[in-house]
Amino acid sequence: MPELPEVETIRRGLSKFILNKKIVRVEVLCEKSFIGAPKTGVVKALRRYGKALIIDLNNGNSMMIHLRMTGQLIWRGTEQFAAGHPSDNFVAELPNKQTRVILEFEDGRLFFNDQRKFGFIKILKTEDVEEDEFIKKLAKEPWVMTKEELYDRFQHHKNSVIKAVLLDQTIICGLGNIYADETLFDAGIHPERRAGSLSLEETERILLGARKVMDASINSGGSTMATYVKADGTKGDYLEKFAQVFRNEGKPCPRCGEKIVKIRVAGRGTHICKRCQK
DNA sequence: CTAGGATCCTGTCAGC
DNA sequence: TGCTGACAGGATCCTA
Repeated sequence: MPELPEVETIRRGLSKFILNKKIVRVEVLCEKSFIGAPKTGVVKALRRYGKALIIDLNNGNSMMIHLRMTGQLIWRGTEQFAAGHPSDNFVAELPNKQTRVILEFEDGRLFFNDQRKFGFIKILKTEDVEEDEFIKKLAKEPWVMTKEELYDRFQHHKNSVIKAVLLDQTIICGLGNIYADETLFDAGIHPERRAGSLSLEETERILLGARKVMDASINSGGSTMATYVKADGTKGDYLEKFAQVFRNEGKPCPRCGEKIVKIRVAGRGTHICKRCQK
């Protein structure tokens, strides 16, 4: 998915269009993608816990939206906005075969598209959001975690490879496959290092790197319609500009010029500079 | 308890 | 062209 920066981008972008607006109808096109009984109501807040987006309504109900691997939220009104997993759906005629849920407002429609159906929208009582099993388990985000806390957590999972640890939302919250690779490159740490082998100083480099790469993404608008479709009409998401190593195998390392290689770590495609990451 | 692999699902791409 | 297997911006479940 859509990692923390994309969800934050969605939260900020969507607020402009749906805050204080009324959902008048909910259309569920894929049962698997919607958990609970659909609710209408006025949107009073958009919140985020890690990669989960929460939409609070004025009637005590909330919707938790998790985009997982391929989820997207696409607003179509007098203005348009789209973010999440980048694809032509951002600019396609909707609904289409990947549309799973439609939230209809008085002045527009919000499409939840999701190719692989791993994502979902779940109805919760607003007061129960923080008690949800997924939300409850989430660890702190990098901005509010100290290096000592992270070091302790690394020691607790000392035999796991560091990349797997960074992807575990119950250890540190927000990173996914892109930002884990970018963070480890920034910190100069090899993804197959065992978490227990990292010094406090290396842990700090990882913590600062995670903040840096996610801040940069949020500030550049993450993966949105605006960054997906360029001024000349060609396509390609913001990763081209932003990523130092992710999906850059074969290209020279921006730091030392060594060829970036793609390996497999923790079951995920992983991009590294073998010279810079020890 | 931890660690690692399979699994959910649809679509695309490389290789034959 | 058609088939096959690998892989994908996530998280959970199962096993050792």
